[in-house]
Amino acid sequence: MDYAEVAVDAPVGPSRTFSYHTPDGFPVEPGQLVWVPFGRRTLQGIVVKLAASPQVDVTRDILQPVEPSPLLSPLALQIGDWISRYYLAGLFDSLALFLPPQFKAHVTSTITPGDLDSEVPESASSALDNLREAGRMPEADFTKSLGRGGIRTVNRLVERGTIHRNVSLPHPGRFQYDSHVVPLSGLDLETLISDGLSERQSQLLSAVSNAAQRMPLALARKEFGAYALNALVDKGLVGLEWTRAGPPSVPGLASPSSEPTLSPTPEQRFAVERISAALDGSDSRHRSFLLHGVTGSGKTEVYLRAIEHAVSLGKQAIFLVPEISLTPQTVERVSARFPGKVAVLHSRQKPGEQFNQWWGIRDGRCDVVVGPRSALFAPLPSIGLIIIDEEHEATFKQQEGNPLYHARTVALELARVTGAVAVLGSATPEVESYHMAERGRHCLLRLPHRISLAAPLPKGTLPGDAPQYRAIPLAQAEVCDMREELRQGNRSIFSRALQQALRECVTRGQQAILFLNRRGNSSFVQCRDCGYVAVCSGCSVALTYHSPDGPSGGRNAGPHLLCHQCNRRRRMPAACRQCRGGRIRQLGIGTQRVAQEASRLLPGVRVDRWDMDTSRGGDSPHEMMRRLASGESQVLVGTQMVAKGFDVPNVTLVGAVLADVGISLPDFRAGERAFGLLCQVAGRAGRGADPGRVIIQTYNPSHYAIAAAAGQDYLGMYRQEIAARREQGNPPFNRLAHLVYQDTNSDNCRRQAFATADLCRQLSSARGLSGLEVIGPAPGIPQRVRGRYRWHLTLRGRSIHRFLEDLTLSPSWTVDIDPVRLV
DNA sequence: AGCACGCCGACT
DNA sequence: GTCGGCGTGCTC
Repeated sequence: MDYAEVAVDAPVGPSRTFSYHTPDGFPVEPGQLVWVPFGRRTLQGIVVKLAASPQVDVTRDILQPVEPSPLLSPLALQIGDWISRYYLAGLFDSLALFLPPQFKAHVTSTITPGDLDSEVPESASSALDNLREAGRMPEADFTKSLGRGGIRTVNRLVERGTIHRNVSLPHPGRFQYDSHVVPLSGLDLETLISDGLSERQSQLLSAVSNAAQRMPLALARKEFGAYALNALVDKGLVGLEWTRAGPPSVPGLASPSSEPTLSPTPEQRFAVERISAALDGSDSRHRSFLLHGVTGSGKTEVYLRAIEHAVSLGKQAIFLVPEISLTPQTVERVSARFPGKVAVLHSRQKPGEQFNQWWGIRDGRCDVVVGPRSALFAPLPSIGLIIIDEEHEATFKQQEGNPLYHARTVALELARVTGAVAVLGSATPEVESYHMAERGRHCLLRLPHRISLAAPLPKGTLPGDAPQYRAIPLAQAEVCDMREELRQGNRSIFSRALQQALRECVTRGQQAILFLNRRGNSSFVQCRDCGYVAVCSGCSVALTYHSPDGPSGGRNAGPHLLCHQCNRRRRMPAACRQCRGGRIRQLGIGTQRVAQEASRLLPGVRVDRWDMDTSRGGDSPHEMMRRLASGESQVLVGTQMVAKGFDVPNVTLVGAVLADVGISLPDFRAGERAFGLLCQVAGRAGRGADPGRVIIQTYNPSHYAIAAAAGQDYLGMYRQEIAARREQGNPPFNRLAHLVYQDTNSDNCRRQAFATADLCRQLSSARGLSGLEVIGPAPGIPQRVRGRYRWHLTLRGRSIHRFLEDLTLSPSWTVDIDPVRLV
């Protein structure tokens, strides 16, 4: 086995590896991260397997390991390869998902002067003068100072010996250590102390020798000074010991549960029993479950008990949440239930902490890993259970970068390969998931009742009975036809019903949430005379009006227009750009406008606003939630973030100000998504003792998604949706691949899109794949993002993969398998 | 990514 | 006639 197949960090096709010779100096093992020469460069690679013979005649040697021990397990290698093939992504990128944080790196090099007096191109003379002065500079800086085409010049100068390149292979992802001072055994203290040690040295030595526990290095330095310490170390009287730092416990969460242990409802008990039976192998019919439970039906309790069972079998669990910051309660409950055994993966953690967590997980110190989709790649020794909470959330799909994977899809493959059990949970499962459950691919578990501790006791309950969950009704939802309001002369953004409900709500001292899926003040700005609409110059989306009273108003006072795609901002124009007229007006509504109108309607009432604009700079979600819970503020206006993140018991009124937003996007999932969002917001109402009220305002009251959301009728929506999917041939009845071409040149972009579409059609008919449809090409929405035009193309059929296997596309194309967004 | 190879327009 | 544009393909 003198050769290794290596996945190299270069943009090559799916599953492709390169053969390298294994040098004698160090052992090479599968799963190892190594440095390899590749063309003229040195790149990272992952050893996939060892082989007796190479793929080609001439091979080069692996240079050195990045980390001697293999970082990827055989399981990681297997799943990574599967991801590479399924998502048509590079093997290195797919495997790199499993690497510990901060391990991916590129070579760094510095430039030092060589024979500077040799003949050099004029263009390089000033850069060389700088180098002569500095003596040494990073290659990146040197290249930059040469201007365009600098890399070429640098290489030529290196070849001629004018300058030298000093390559260093960085060792990333440093271990974090706890360091201690320890006595070296077998020494006679008495004699040593008298033997020419300074007073401080003697004190330190006896302190170290007599301490009950090992003395932290920092403490020794602080108490006795670095000088005394070093002296003792030099004399060999004490040693320094490093141990790899353990995973830090999550601050404030490691305390034992204060939550009362409640007896589960019959539905919960049934769900737990079924999952447990699958876990311990007594029921092998199902390895995956879909837990369909309305908001507040106690899904988390089912997850927790299932995890307990997995842990009792010596296995670990992965608990995927859509986003840590939006699910603090869930994270808290898991941490409280398994104190000290939970690793919470968080993108805002410091690299060192992430790294320690990774090692803690790998060392088997964790029973549960909670995190976003990346938690799937945590190096647990024995995965028994994978939970995907809010499985319908689009955040589980990687939307940019490589590979464009869906965490749910990968989780199911991971479960299949390891024999683990997967539990998908949602109040509004994705239509595809529910369909799989109907077809028997998942076992469907239902939690149809909303439960609460705060609800009135059922009749016949004796005081002193164990606390029990009790069913409470779902909030009543009313649909309000805004066309009718207009006909009746109400031009306000609030219907009369919502106005009245808001007044009553605040008078009773209760809280209300107003939801609108659009930021800013109005959707766009238009000239009343010529119809001109202000559009972002870099993207082709309408700019959104933001008035200066927002929290970010300080620096950039004055009304302005903001691009919600690229975030570029510009002053609100006084006159129309096209006709120079002054009748330029805001149209449509956004959260900012809703907040203003609400304040006007309810004088003296504190109205908070929470969306991407306010959450960035201003108050934290915690603060907003605290204010709402304490009654300090009574109305909260927000985008979909309020639908997901907020759980405040005293909210009794929820208004969806305009449910139509987003419902008519050219995406077949728009209706389903609107339904899910409306159900979620509606679920914010009446979580406590008081019954909630939900008002849905719309210009489109007969739309199935809105009607179904009003009745919280998931099955009604599902039946409509699945019928439409079957008719149109959309998933789950076919698979999709979304192809996007991006180019700064609009003509070329368009041409390429049409040429590729033609190619696909020819290829499809030539190969007799009658079931493969080529949809498009069409301009993307928005058509231009950050100065790059976008055209897209959708492939639909049953054997997308077989078709794509022999379709070679230029690198300007991105291929998205199972896309969640089609615009 | 970066480089070599290769095939068409404006210059000595 | 050649210098150089960047399209295409390869790197073990």
